[in-house]
Amino acid sequence: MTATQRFFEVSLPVPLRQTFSYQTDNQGLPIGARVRVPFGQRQLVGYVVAEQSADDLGEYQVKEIIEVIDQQTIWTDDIWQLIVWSADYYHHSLGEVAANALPVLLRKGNEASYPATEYWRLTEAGKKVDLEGLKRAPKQIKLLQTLAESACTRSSISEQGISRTVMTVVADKGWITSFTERDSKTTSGWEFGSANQPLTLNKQQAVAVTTINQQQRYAALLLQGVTGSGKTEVYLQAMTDVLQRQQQVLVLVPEIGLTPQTLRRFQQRFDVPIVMLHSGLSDSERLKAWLDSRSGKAAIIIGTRSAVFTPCKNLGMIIIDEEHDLSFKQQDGFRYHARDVAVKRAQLLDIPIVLGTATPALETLNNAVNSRFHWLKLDQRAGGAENVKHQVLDLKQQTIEAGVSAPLQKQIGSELERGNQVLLFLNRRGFAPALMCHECGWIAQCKRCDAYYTVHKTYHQLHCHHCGSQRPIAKQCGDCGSTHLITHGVGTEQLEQSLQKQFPDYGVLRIDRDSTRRKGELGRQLQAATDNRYQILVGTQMLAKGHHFPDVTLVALLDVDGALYSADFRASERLAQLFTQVAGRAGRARKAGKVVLQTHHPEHDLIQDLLNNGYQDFALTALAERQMSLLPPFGHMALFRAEAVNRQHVVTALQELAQLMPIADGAQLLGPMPALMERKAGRYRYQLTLHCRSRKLRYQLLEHLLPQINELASWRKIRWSLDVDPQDFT
DNA sequence: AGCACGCCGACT
DNA sequence: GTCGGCGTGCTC
Repeated sequence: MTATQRFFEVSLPVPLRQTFSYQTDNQGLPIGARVRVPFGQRQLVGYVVAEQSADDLGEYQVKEIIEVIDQQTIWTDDIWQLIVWSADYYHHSLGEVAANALPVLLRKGNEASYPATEYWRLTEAGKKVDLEGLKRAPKQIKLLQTLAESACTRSSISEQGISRTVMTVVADKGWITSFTERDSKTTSGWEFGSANQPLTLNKQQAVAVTTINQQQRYAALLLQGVTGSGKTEVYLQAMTDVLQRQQQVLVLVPEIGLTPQTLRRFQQRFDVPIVMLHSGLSDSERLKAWLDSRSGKAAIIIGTRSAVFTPCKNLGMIIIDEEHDLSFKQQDGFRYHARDVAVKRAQLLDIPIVLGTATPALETLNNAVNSRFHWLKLDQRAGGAENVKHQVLDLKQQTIEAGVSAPLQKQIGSELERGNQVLLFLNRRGFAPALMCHECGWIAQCKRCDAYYTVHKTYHQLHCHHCGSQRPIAKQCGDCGSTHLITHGVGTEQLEQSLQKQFPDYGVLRIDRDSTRRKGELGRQLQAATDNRYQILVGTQMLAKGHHFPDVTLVALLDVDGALYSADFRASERLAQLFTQVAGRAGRARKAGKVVLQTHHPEHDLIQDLLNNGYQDFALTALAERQMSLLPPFGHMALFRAEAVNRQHVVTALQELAQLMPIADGAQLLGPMPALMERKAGRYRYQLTLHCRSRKLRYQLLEHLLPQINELASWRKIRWSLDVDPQDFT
């Protein structure tokens, strides 16, 4: 080895909470640089964490770095700090956090420059094609016309509804050809331009905009606005100042809320470059958006959860829309909460962050109550939309047809006659949640889970919604052999069928995960609903998020009983949010709206409080209850989840960890206890809950426990993960 | 997490 | 006789 060898600690994208040492004669390795290194039998892209001296090395053989990918850092300072902070806060492998923060191409070690893109253009022959002669091939005409205007990428062509096969046919005729080009990286910066006049604000909106604009440094602002109160207009006007200062704005939206309408709203207002980061992008499109953001070429960056880690050259403000939305919390691997990470980022950059919602999460509301966040309220519905009426329908002793009680059916009928739309929520996909023997009561059960099979008539199958297993619909009882099998309960499929039968003159549209499986289908169905092509809309929760259906005047939650007596302490918060959100769907335009709740427990406190006093009152009551029992946000939780095929392995591992827990004042360890579904996909699942009075104590205890897990032989037999600030206990 | 090594059941 | 099932151990 030469004298110029240097040693570096490298963090790798493996779930091991440790770094590995490598050597290189390369002189300039910045912190955060990506390196390709040998690791066991494979090669990985790792991240340089620190330089180290030869004395700090252990007894192992130090391998050579194969390739230094980045001579200069690819991160902005705040993003690297954010990654280090996140790995620490969530007690997660830094290498995995860093990998999560990058577009796939960079994760794989591609250079951080614009990828060459394949474009399609007309050939000379293509320019001369007589379109008249192609009358019977409208898609081909459309393709030729599109390319006549400018060269396009494959994905922008398919967005126009032109399929791959059409392209192949036309290419084979020699009319179009592809070429690759590296996008220019020269231009950066933009001129501020507003494309459209801002709307006139009401007083509350004006106060909100002024307050946001006054913030020169870090500040978190909860913008609590009922649906239709004009939150978006407040965002837009608050952004104007920032954009005029040539600073960028990062907008985080829920997974399903990222609609073309959202984008259009921003584009119509601002004549500045906007990039979108969402699941529909190809790897190279994602890299381009990331580069545009980092170089400052993009003024507005709109994206879902992972966009919180997008580097920006000069970020001036962060906005989180629908901050209460669960999709901001990643539910596997690196289980971060994008809202919390975003707040940290705003602190690091010393810039304001706006959290908008009609139904703040209790964590956020508490921050507003104790003045850590500014609290801005919009409680007037803009545009004079009338307030929404509520009704609770007691299901006890009612005639019920496919989940719809007689009084509700009557109301649906009268709304339809007036030319209005109705929206029915049922949180169960499929035809029926169970298949039962009429003779002996046997129920078809998934062999791998503690769950019943759901009957899907459209697929002629039984599906397990927990492990995905499928089988033909049983013809015979598994116990007594009787062929008299009946379905039990109601799912969206059945509801759709039944409503179609009851109201044959009206169109019924079902929107759930089954009906929207094909790409782009959700968008098409939402559009069909908005255009009033269907009058009865049936759907699961996915229909509750931020869509405007101007003709909907009646919204019904068909079955809310599940949330009233749930083992999950957050179930009531979620029901209250769902109720308030869907109430916002009713009567948004000029028409008065109504929300109906069907339940067997009309007297339940939660329902009464919510209906009589509204979300905020409910939420403040719920906060007080959480304070009494020291639940979040008054206590801080961490959840060890563990699973294995062998039940005893899981229990033993968690028990052994529990014994290592020091006795600490203000901390409590609960479990091991079985997960809500003890067996799923053939594996037993248990959890251990750590409950602490302070974040600091939780941090210390986890730092104490985690290194010991590596020493426990029992933990090698199980699959496990740690969830800091768990949102979901399933 | 991968990937290799290692030891037991149904098949070319 | 082998292919491949997943238990166990290791990765600078």
